[in-house]
Amino acid sequence: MGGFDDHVAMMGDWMPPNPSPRAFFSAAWGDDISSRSILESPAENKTDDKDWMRIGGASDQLTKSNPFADQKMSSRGGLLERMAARAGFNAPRLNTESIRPADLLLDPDVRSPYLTIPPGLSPTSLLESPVFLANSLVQPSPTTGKIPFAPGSSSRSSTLITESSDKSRNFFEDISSSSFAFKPIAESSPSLFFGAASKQSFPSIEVSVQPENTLHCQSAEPAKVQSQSAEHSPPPDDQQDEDADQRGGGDTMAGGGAPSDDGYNWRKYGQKQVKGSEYPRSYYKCTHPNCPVKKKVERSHEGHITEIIYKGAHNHPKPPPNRRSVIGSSNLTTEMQLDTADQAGTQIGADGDPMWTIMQKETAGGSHDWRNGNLEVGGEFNGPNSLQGQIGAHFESGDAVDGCSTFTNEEDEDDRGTHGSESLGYDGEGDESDSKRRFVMHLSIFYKIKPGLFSVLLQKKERRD
DNA sequence: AGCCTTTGACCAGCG
DNA sequence: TCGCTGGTCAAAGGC
Repeated sequence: MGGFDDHVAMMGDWMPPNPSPRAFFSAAWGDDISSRSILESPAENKTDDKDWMRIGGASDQLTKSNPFADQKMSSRGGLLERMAARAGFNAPRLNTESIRPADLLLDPDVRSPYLTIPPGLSPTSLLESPVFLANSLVQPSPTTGKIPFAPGSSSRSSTLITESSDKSRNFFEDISSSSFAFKPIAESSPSLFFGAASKQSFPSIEVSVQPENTLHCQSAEPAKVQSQSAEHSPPPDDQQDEDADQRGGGDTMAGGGAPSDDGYNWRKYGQKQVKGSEYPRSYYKCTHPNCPVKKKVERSHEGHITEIIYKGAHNHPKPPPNRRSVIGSSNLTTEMQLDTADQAGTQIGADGDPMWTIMQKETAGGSHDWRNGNLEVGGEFNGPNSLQGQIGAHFESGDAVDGCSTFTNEEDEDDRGTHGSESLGYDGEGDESDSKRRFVMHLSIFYKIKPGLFSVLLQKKERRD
């Protein structure tokens, strides 16, 4: 239960910054929306962390570029973490903040419940979701595990620059006319990885996108959450994550850094308050002998992980799962992170060039700073390695489309890894109508928009095309 | 006993 | 050269 409630609460926090559906649609339909794509934002990526790859949103970046960042910053943590912790993936946050037009802010209507977009949910993700995308897209992704990163993959630069893929489109205009108030968004913070990934062969960047909804769902389905749900009562979400984190149980692994997080064992070797970051940063090393992988984790005071950055690649297989099973939900997280780490590191590891991968970042307040959010639209699918593909994969696993249940079940996927090769429901191209229906459903679910409305919009769109 | 966390100190890079 | 900052080391303590 708490999950849902939290979710709501969270929503409230970051509501303002809701991701723009427009972007979402744009991506989906590829309309030509003149407006700049959400992704457009220049590379802010301060991710210049040379060797490190960031996966999570970095609050800083967003923050800096985004006027609304402040708000979020104040409230970061929470949801994303939970998600990450439970699901094992991070939900990239939409940059909508930057995107969100003044209108939205001003216009109360915009906040209509129907328009709310779940935090952490990236429309792109949805789009990328296996359900919508051909499996082919997802499959090749390293994330999916089908394609190992090429060791040599260049990417040394950890910086992910976001390039918008120019997918902006106008679908929303239509929508706007209909009933939505979505408007073009001005800027979008660059998506760290996605852009970069797409442009560069960013091997390890892996972002798992998961809609909060999923989380909610999990809450809804205690059975799957198992121990976690059982464990906590209070703020189930937080608590559990935190607990887990603390001892490494949580997938939040970041924090706990313990073993189960991503499947690897980590030892914390330092913690420091980083300037510019409101939360302390913890440094972890993979405990496996000779394994160069490190990770930096920022977590809120509550223990929520706001960001995880992996560096290097594991040169060894995952240790046998221990708590993971117990932890249950964390599996996903684990997987994801794992994959992330692996992949990210993998490349690195090969040449010894460390790369940091930003795994996730979340705003405690509920505002999720997924700089990644940009991901949402990342643009086109760039290939197997593309983040999107990865995302899709993750999303897949976490895909809430059909219901939360999907997500929870993910536990089983542990072994399969983050991969998302299996498509949740996408039947293939042939089933266009079907896919559309699903799409609508997705939208309605994630965006909480009435399905009927989406259908109408969709039809309208089609006619136009 | 082993492993991990905590935490202050140290070191290196940068302006 | 100095100060700042991020990253790492290593001793102490806990589980």
